Amino acid sequence: MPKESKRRSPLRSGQNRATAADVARAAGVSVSAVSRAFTPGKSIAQGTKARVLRAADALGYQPNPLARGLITRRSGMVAILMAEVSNPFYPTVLETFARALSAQGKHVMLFTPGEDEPLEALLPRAFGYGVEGVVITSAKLTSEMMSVCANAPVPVVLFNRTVEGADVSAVCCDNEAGGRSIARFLVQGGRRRAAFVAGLEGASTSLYRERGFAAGLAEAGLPAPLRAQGGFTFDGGLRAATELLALKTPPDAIFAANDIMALGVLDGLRRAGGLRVPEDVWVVGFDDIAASAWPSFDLTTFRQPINRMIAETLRILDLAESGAPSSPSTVLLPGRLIERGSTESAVGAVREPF
Amino acid sequence: MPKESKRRSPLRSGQNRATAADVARAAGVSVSAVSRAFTPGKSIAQGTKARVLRAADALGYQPNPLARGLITRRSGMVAILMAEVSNPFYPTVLETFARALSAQGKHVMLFTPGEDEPLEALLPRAFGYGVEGVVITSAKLTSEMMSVCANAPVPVVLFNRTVEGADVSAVCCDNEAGGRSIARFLVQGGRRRAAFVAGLEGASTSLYRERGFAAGLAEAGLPAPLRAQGGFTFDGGLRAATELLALKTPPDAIFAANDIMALGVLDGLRRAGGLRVPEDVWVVGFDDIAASAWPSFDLTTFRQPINRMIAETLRILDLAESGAPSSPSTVLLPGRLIERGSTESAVGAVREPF
DNA sequence: CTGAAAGCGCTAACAA
DNA sequence: TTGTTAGCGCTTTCAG
Repeated sequence: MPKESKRRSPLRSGQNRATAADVARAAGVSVSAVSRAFTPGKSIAQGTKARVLRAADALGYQPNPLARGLITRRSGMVAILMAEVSNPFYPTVLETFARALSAQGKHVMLFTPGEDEPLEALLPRAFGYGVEGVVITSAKLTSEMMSVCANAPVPVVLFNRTVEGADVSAVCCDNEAGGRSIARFLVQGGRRRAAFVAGLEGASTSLYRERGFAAGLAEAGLPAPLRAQGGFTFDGGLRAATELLALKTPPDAIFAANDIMALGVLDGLRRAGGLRVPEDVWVVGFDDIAASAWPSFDLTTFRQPINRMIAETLRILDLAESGAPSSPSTVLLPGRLIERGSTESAVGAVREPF
Repeated sequence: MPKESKRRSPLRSGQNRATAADVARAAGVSVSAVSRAFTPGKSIAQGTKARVLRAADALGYQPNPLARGLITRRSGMVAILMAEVSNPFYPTVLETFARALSAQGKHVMLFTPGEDEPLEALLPRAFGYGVEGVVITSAKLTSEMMSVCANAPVPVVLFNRTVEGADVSAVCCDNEAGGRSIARFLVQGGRRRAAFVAGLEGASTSLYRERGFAAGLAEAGLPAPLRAQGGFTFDGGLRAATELLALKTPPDAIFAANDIMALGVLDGLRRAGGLRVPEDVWVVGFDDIAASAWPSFDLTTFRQPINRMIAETLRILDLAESGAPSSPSTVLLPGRLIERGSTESAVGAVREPF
């Protein structure tokens, strides 16, 4: 008679999950066989596998990811570092990531930096959890951060930002091209005096969008845009609009580095009165968040290809998994201008009245 | 001479983290001493602890949460099940949770149900990760779900929703009281013909807000509110407004079960023209999301006490940690009406013009 | 293809 | 207060 296990009974559903040993016993095989049955690509006979899987199913067994992760150093989680939750663009990104990863049986571990907590302190924590990859969407990127990323034990991807010369992969909308195409659009619409509302200084997104925008204007022989500071927030956009209106000669077009600021600009203009949108001033944003399509705003904007960006990010994360650690790559994806009522079509087409 | 460790060198920073054994060796103590030094409330001499901590610091040692979790069944993570990311209320909640937990050295594991993935399938997965608690913010709650929750191995808290008779803790704004106080506010303002825009049928939030609202109207001798369906989305609110306007006698006040729908209602009214806000129709929402304060909307709404709600949730989660598994409790927190331009003050006070 | 045994890094009895 | 001894549940050599 086998010696009685002094463990709890194996089927107190919920309370105590079945273990590999339980399944092995039930299927009449060894625990290694159970392990193999649950690891794709391991050599195991069809019959054995089937038997194990059936027993596992009966017991409601699922491999414990913690125990597995302890050995394989892959816990089935991907870390996402996200700070700017107030910008609606990011929750959407987060959700899309979560769903996509869920489909691969993986999970999102969310890291939000505290008030004055240095971002780079979060990474080691994430590594400690055996995350299989890290996605960083935070705007503030220090050089310490980059060096931590550079020799991380798992792939790290900067999402929606780039860092020149850093040894880290990045996936980004082509911000410079976006800025340039917005400039062209404005020029084509006869705008002569453009303004740019910047986000946070030092954020690559704001920087490149501005660079492309200025370049596009210059190509058309126009001067550099007027400039205001918006800090990537609605209120910042509101204030920026006020500032720009206070100018002796206000702009006839305003491009804000992201949508949330552009909405603030619209509200600022509206509140101030005087200038009408789009008759007197055009307003353009960047991102295409949900609120931009709301009738009250009807904001022309440059849509980021979120889905493709996320797909690319996952590809980079997976890649390292299935091969040698490839060298860091930067992927630039094209976005596209979405024309709405905050600008007039260059051909003077009739728009749906509001 | 001690036998040579055949492990990798203990200080290949980043690549191979130091283990408790490394620290023990460096500090000249046993691994258990190291463990004790890192577990609050364990009996260990001051001097030993200090020595361990110093050695740990020098090696950059942090206990591996996976290994620890394997034994203690507490991996330092809290699962959050969240579906409605399109409602800006939830990202805010998520961020606040993440920060609060981070301050306790814990982390958020995010679970977002896929398209037609049953929510109850996510819970066992979360348990498998040794999460120390589960917060559920999803609107759709099946009874299977509730039974899984009821005998979960860790505390489960329903956030911003309740389920009658279920054996699960819940933290919620007092929705019924909120609905009632909105009704009173409208009545006091001379509104006679109110409408309610419902969210998803079956969602407790919508249900209780409506119940309180109807009760409040009844107390004032007014009939039950007109009713439209908004599905908790902006577009739903937009459509609801259109429907209500098409009535022979349109309402003179509209209460939408959440802000995002209320904003849709405002835009719907604006687009349709005819009725002015607040002169002809008052509009009130529920939540107080950021966009409600934007000048374009300036929505009167009922503010949920997010911070207190989260604090309460954490308290319930912690409670179970430090004691016997207490019986499930439901916490109802009071919210408060935020008056803005989409309604007129009952006393006819002058408002900031828009 | 399969099982036995070793051990991932840590905590939890148990003695000392 | 300490160290020793078992394991948590799993994957992984290594023989067979």
